[in-house]
Amino acid sequence: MHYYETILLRSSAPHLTYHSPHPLCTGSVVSVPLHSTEKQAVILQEKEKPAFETEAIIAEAGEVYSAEQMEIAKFISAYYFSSFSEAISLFIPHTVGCCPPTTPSYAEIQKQVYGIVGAQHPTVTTVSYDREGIKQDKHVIVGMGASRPTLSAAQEEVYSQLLQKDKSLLFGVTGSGKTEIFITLVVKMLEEGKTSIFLMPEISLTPQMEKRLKAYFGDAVAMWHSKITKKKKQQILTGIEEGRIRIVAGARSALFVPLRDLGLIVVDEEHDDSYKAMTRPRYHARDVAILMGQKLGAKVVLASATPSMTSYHKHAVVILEKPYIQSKKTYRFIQGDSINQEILKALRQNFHQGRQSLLFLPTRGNFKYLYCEQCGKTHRCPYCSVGMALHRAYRHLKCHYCNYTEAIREHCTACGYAPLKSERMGTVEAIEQITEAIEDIKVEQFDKDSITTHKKLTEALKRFESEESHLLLGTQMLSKGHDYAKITLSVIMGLDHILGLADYRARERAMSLLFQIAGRSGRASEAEVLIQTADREFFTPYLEDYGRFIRDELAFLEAAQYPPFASLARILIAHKDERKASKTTMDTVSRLKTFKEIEIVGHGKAPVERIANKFRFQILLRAKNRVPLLKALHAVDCREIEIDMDPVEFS
DNA sequence: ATACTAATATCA
DNA sequence: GATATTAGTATG
Repeated sequence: MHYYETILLRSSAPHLTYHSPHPLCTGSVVSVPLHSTEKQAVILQEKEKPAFETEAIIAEAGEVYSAEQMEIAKFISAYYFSSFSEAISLFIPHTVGCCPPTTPSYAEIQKQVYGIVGAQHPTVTTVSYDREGIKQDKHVIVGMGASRPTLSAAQEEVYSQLLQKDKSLLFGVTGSGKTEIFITLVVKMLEEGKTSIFLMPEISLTPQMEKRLKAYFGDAVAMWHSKITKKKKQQILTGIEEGRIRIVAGARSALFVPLRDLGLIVVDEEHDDSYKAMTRPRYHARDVAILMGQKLGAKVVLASATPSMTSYHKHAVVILEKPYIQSKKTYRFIQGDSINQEILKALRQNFHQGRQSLLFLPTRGNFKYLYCEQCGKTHRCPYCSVGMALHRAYRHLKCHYCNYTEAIREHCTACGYAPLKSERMGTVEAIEQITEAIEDIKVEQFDKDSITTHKKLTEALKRFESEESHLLLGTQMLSKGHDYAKITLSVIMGLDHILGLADYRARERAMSLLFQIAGRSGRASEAEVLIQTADREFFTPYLEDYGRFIRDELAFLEAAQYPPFASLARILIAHKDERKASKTTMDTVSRLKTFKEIEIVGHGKAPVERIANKFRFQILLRAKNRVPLLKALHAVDCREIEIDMDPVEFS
């Protein structure tokens, strides 16, 4: 009889021991009895017969986690303070819903585990395609002796540098040709019989990258994200299993697909905060990619036109210089905080010249607070203590945190004054003002409220590309991924809002946003960028040189002792009973005070005091080194608190 | 996590 | 006093 220490899935119970008549390998998923129900567990290691009575393992579920996956999951659970169960569950099983319908025999599982050593070469696929891009490749053969994109001298140089290093940060402006370099690296991997993972921040929003990857790799590349159907997922998994799919591109979760012989992980737009998971395990996909590369012996390439301070500081930087045919951009600063005559004039002029424009707003949707002129109170969600957004199209007020909805109010709840004013500009209001002021202009609303599906996205982009619409007006979404060659005017509003955020990275956020949006425009010809800010002195020195901003900002971060020169952690405490939450906070603070190498930056009510009727408190911690910070946090970790390592959000 | 149990609050 | 809600504990 064999005895195994196991760890339960979907549970934070301690390690439990079960027995089995036949040998099982570490990492295999089994079902076990607990109380009167059946649970799934992962085999950790074989043990001597324990003193207590044990129950028998019921069956093997079929899935087996590799030693490396187990190690990575252990790291994630320890570093990001989640259960091992939550961490190992990040890894996508070979079969969708494999646990537990069919129970293959032990021999079959062994075959599954050990049969993966000798991978077959990729099938030779011929793909023809029409690219609207720069290169004119006609046919591409994937596999042995695959053809590559033609690289410029600068691209070649960067490529050979990336080849030499295990991990690096590729720093290149938008349009400098990073994608061709990625593709060349992937081709190289294919030649060596290795697979690649290509991460991007939001896959459903980047059909352009999908098109380019498909053009080169055809069916050997699969797009993986949370919105694909179960059936499609199974098809991809089968494709991976059979070795037909050798490249997986997608958001965070694509990092955990079961690709064998991984040779390369590309993290595109590595500065993007959406790589940080907002639910447990609160991991940062960029950092996990580095770890995974190390453990699996795969090359890691981080890339961005606006690299994060952290990556720039920590990794070898490879710079891809601007191409010669760089279009000219002129920057102009403007005053105010709303759509004023200057903005309208510029938009009108550009429209009348038959050109296209882009306008960025920092808030999403019809995101206006209702606010009282008499007492100054904003109308807040009764459960979350955040201002409720006015959604005029649906004639209601909505809380963006808990989705609580109520009818539009006319009188102030605090003092009864009417009518209430709306404070901030939203996309819908902006569009109204613009269409009123500029006759015949067609505006494309480009935010999470109007672009709800992939279809709506492609339709909006198509209308804009065919010049059916003239102005692309939206939020954050505008800054990600797409290029719009014909845009000759970009208006960036509300940068001061971002610059004024209570966040140590407010400057970085504002600056990278400005660069990202400016980078969308004027690929083809000259372009003007209008920047609405009261702080032109801050932006001016960096407009042509993000590298300079990084160097200055790193000096600032070092002086102020923020990451990457210190480690941060945030503890969140949420409870229905405010006194209880407050007590837990104070207890945790006093326990933390006994640790000398960590600093309690602050503690108290979270900026958003209530979410879903729970009172929220937080503690912000800082330490020069992460090890003592992790030690202290492990000492105080308990059910009542949630620990967020390397936080990117502070609300 | 969750089933189970003990303790405490809520209400007629 | 019965029932609902909450807190605590062990699980192999």
